[in-house]
Amino acid sequence: MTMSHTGGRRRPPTIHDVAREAGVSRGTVSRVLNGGHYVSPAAQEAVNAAIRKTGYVVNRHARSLITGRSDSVGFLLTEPQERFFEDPNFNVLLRGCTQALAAHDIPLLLMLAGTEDERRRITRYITAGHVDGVLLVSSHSGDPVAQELREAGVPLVACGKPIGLGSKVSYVAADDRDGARDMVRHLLSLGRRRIGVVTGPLDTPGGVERLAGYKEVLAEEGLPIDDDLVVSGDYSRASGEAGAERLLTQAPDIDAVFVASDLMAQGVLATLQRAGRRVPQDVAVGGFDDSPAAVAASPELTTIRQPWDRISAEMVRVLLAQIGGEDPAAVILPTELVKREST
Amino acid sequence: MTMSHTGGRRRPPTIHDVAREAGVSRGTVSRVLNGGHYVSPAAQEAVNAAIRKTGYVVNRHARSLITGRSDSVGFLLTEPQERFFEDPNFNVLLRGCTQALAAHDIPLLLMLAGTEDERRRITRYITAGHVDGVLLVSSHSGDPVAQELREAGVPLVACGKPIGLGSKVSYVAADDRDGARDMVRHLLSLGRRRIGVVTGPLDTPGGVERLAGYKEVLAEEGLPIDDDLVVSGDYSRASGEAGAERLLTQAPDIDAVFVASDLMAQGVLATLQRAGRRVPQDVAVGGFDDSPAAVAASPELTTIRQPWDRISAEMVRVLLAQIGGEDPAAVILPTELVKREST
DNA sequence: TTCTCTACTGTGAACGCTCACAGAAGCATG
DNA sequence: CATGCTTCTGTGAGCGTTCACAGTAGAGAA
Repeated sequence: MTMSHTGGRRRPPTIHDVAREAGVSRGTVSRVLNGGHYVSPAAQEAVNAAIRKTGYVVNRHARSLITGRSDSVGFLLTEPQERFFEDPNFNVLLRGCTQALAAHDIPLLLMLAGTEDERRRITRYITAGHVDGVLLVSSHSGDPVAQELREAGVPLVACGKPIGLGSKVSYVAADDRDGARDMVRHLLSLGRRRIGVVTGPLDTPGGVERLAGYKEVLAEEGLPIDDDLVVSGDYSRASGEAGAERLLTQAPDIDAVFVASDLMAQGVLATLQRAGRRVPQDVAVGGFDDSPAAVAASPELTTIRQPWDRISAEMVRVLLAQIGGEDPAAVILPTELVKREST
Repeated sequence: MTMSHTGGRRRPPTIHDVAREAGVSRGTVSRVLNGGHYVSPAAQEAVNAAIRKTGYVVNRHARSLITGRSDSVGFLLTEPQERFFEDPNFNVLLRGCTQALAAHDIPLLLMLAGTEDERRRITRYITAGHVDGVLLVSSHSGDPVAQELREAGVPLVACGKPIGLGSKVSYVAADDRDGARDMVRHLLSLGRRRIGVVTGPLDTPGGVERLAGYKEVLAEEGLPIDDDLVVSGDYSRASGEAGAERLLTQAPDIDAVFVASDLMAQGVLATLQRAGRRVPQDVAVGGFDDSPAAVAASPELTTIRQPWDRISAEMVRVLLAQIGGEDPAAVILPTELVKREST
């Protein structure tokens, strides 16, 4: 392994150097670099050898300049970041996307658009073509950035179904409703009949769908849907605590709670324990997400696993397809019940 | 606000378009773009107006091609990612760096080098000049990537003092030793005398320094340093549980534990509670990091705050300085004791 | 033979920018 | 009037790549 550029920063080899070394022209080297069609086996081999010998790496700037592509994608957060960064799911998603993209040799640019100023700057950056597409993580409706990007024709894939955008935007989401149904059925199967629910924010599809699943199952079982059993939260731990308190006063006889996120469920557990209710003996608690928070809780949470690894993989797949010219697509992935100590 | 490129994807305006619109030459526009030296006020104004009117955004690829800079930096994780992604500190650091860079209009590329393969690919990518510098997050010693990057002359700033690399590499770190000293002194001030410690991994500077602080204070107070009081962990929650179990068998009379990370402290709390010890009445527990895990724990953790916002800001500052040609530098930032329920 | 088709190769001409340089204009100095 | 200096401006070249096009050579068909 002889490296020609030992120490210091030498001018890196260009496609010319490779061509000279291999005894072919730039064109041929370029063809090898881009799939190797219309290249003779001999030339192919010579070029590859020359690349190894010179330590050549393509200059992406030069390539991007002429192709118009940037061969990079943005990972865009348009909300106050605390929300996401304290959410363990977010981590998993970010990692999954980075890895899925790495497999295609595409770097991920992390973009935070918390303030109005940042939003403007980033919108400019993106619409200027500095990324080929955007993975959008934003749950709330009426996101102006998403709207603008869509109108500018930037390939876009959202995580979770975006509300308020036309149907022409791709998204990948877990089957929230079905997951909620599984959890509520699970609680029923344990003999629980007074099942409270702490919903997510109801201006997000996840919040709405999980509540809908809860109501559906109760209705199917012929159980009444008591308004006192329904309180809403915002996915944060604090709102879980507050929600549980409201539940305990409105419906002190509850024997189970379905909580629309693990983080909120942590809060629910804390409140229940403070109130002297044992989990799961007195009150069973079911979470949602199967985030690291689920095993960090005590007792460990029974929860609904969102297939984050598949979600990120699909987001990348759909985005790349769209960059490649395909039409937008929606992908819904199944969830899974994970039983632990809290039920 | 009239946008010339409404809908669809039109060819974006170039520096030529701006020059024509402003009635000047490319050179003048370029000068305005790069600080505006040697440009008359009249030309300055005309160019700015033309930029606004055309909606011009500089093509970074073209610029990078000639300048050799990429105007982007990498955020590199060289360890098995689970470790970091489950660590709430990591989030804060990543966000801080992204924002600090955004202020300079520099995008952050997230790079995960978990496997050997990825390591190779990413090293190539970086040494090919696709980023101007690297923010390195890797605690363990003997990291081959860091070594290679250093040798290739890539500007580099580590988070936490890297072991094993020459002293010529920049880093930014919290004052681990001093933080540990604060915590142990705090526990002593509460009247505790049998203070156990769960250390971090001892091949990391943080692990070593925090233990050193613990020992120093005990020595200063004339207290014996009992080997039974010292167990080591790896910063994970599970290792906190295991560590607490060992402590309870080796030294059942402990009345306090200093735990080198909040995540481990969560595990310690769980084990103590299972063993019937009340926190803080029977055993006081002090964590380290002041991560979100600290308030997620019950009781909420007394801990040592690492100034992550300042750490990220300093990392970016030092990296940019180094990219600008300055010499490497080390920055140590003070920590702060945060009192909560567990002591 | 001659023509066509396929597989392969080399060569300018971009892509949009910055940089070095040349030059102009204004003003003071010799 | 020449000379120098400073401030400002325009121009050509070139960064490293891909793309379109023009070839070449060999095989098969007419």
